[in-house]
Amino acid sequence: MNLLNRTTDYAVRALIYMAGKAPARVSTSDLDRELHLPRPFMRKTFQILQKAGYLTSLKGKNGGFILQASADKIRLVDLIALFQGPVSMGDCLFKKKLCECVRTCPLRREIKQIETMALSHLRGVTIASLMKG
Amino acid sequence: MNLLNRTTDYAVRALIYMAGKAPARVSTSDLDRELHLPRPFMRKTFQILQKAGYLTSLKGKNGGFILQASADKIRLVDLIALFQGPVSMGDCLFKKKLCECVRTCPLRREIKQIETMALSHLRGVTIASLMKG
DNA sequence: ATGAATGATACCATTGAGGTATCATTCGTC
DNA sequence: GACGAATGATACCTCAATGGTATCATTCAT
Ligand code: FES
Ligand code: FES
Repeated sequence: MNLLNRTTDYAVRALIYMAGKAPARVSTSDLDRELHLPRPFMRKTFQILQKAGYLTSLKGKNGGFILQASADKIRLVDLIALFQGPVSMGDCLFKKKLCECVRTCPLRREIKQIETMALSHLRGVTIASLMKG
Repeated sequence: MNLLNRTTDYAVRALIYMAGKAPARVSTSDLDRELHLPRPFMRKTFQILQKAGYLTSLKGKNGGFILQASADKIRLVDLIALFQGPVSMGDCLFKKKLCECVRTCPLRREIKQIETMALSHLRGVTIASLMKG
């Protein structure tokens, strides 16, 4: 049960790296060379980050990506949501079939509490805070 | 990102049901009839619970399972560990290859904190506490 | 004897994650 | 202008885990 999947993890590393170099442009080849993040995979990942507004892209030779958001505005929780869907650890597994008790179910209630704690902690984690750490 | 998978969820429901009926014997057919937990699946699940000591089994006609542990001793966190592996949300995804920094990595540190909070909360959740809830 | 139950195990199907490949397009450089 | 290096878009592939089923032997109450 991992909180981050590989894509999110890669993205975090790449963004930390880029924040350290900002506002330089960084290509996926650079990432492959410097961080050993596999280029084809990162191309896909970076397109998602670009569409989400974290990066701008430049095509052509010497192209690449430029970090658009400031490091303290890039929250880990948003990256997780982007690549893995919103953090929600207590979805009822009897989806709408047998059970309508999502609000009252004691099991869900406990899990919701954990989720809330996790979320409030997560919201404080940004690329900037990870660089300082 | 669900904290519980279906097997764990089924197991929790079944155990709550059994705790309510204890010390009656309950068969997987009963569970299918009463809770709509699919019998073949629960057979497998209950064998695991039995081997782990939560249940004893009786073969033959009118056979079934008897709850062995008391409801307040059955902790959710242990059921999760049993069916999904130990709760550990911050395993490094560069397993031993590129990175030796598990101890110092700021990302892992944050996640470890969340994990610790979640675990301490989870340890308080038992079948008994879920019944009261 | 029969039927209902578990023990043990093998099997199956679907899904998602991780990763690759392809083709078109853009753009700097020679 | 040709070439190479980069992204845009998208399709594809592979593998493992999850959820679920099936089978056969065994046990036991009736
Ligand atoms: S059973 Fe669906 S939320 Fe409790
Ligand atoms: S990169 Fe492995 S723990 Fe930080």
